[in-house]
Amino acid sequence: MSWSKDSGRPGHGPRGYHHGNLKEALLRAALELIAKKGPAGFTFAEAARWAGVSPAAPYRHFRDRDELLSNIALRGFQQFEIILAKAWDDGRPDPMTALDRLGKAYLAFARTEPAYYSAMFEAGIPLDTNLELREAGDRAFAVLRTAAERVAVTLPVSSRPPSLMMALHIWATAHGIASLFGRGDAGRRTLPMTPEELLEAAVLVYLRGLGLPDGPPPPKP
Amino acid sequence: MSWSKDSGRPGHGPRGYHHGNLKEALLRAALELIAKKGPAGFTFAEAARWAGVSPAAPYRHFRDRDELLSNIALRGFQQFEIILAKAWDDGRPDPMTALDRLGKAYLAFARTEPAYYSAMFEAGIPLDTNLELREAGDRAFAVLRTAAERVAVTLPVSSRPPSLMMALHIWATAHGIASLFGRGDAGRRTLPMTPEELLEAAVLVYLRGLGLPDGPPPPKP
DNA sequence: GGGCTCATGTAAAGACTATTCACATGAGCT
DNA sequence: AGCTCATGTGAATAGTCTTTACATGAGCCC
Repeated sequence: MSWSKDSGRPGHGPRGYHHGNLKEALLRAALELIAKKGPAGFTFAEAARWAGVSPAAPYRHFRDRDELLSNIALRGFQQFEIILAKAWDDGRPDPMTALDRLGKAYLAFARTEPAYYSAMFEAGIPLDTNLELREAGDRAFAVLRTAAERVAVTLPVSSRPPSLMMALHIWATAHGIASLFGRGDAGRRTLPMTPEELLEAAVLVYLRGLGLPDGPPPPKP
Repeated sequence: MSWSKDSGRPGHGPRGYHHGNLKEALLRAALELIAKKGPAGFTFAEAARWAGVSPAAPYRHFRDRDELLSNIALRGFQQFEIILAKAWDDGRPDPMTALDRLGKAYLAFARTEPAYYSAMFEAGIPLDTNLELREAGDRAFAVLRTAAERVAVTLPVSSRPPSLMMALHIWATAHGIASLFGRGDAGRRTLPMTPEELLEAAVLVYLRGLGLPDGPPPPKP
């Protein structure tokens, strides 16, 4: 018998006794399942089935179901940091424009990667038992923190709050909007406006409260 | 044999063949289990065991596990409405003071009733298949909406936004703070301040952004 | 090439949960 | 007293989680 592993490119399907890339396959399977049925409606066995292996195989790569979830959350935070940093783009062309982009990127991530987002924030993974995860989360938050600092220096000293607090306020608002209204399909509530508009308005009002000279950079038509 | 149901007051434990109040007992059991292990770590069978009945008994009262969760979320929204309305107290003695109380009540509910809160917002119950649940949620939100309206009329007309938007902003911020930092024990992130302080500061800055004449009612020392 | 070793996968088994169905019980009404 | 029906039981099916002993073959060393 000689169907060792050369039966065409193993583009997607498993081949032979050894899968070759089971860990990745399981993570991808879990992502699809979570996106479809929420973090609770994903089973270890189903991921194994999807990858074409026995129900026991995943235990060679993850101690248990929770460790797989942690892995997903970890990757989620890493990707989150990347897309947030890209959106912030070091504050170009100006901090306000970049901050607006940042907020939109936040909501876009929650919408287009609901599986990552819920693993990161709604799966109830204990942060204190997983240093790596906490650090990845902190790095993602650091992007927001940096943005807040850069925006803060454009504000009048008199009413300027600690930038950490600004960052927390913006984070909480973005997260609140994302989790209450962010994911279109499911049984979520509907709004008289898009989540993006809601967040942008909130941030503008908030910054005005901190003394931001009125009006966003005039829209170029 | 004659231990029908008279063995003392059935204060807490089940008695005889018929439990007498199984539905309530199951709901209470579920609340404790959810509070302890999150909405996912609650099983129908364990609730039945806690109530001292067979695993099949709960099906006489709830179609399935999800219907029990929906029931909990429904009661959660009802209690939520009550405590929010009580905190708002029709805007006495003045809307700003009452709004501050409202925010604190919001966070207090999330902290002291984590089981209700997570059933309401994190259990992924589809709102569109459960009209009663949606309406209960809407009624709770209506308290916030009313508060926003009352605060809005104290603001200068020029910068006054739709009160619905104000209510949504405040709701999102409160929810964001509650779900990111609100539940003390577990593996949540820690803060350089209390969630209450964080929310109060956010709302004050936000309202100043809407033209609120500076300074909260002077603190009486 | 031949053979060894170890990571990776399988099969089978025990324990638990969800859910259903036929049957038992007894509370409340007549 | 006798009926009836809501409420609870037991047993059975199906699916999941997890462990354990065993199988396979990829990579390496000679």
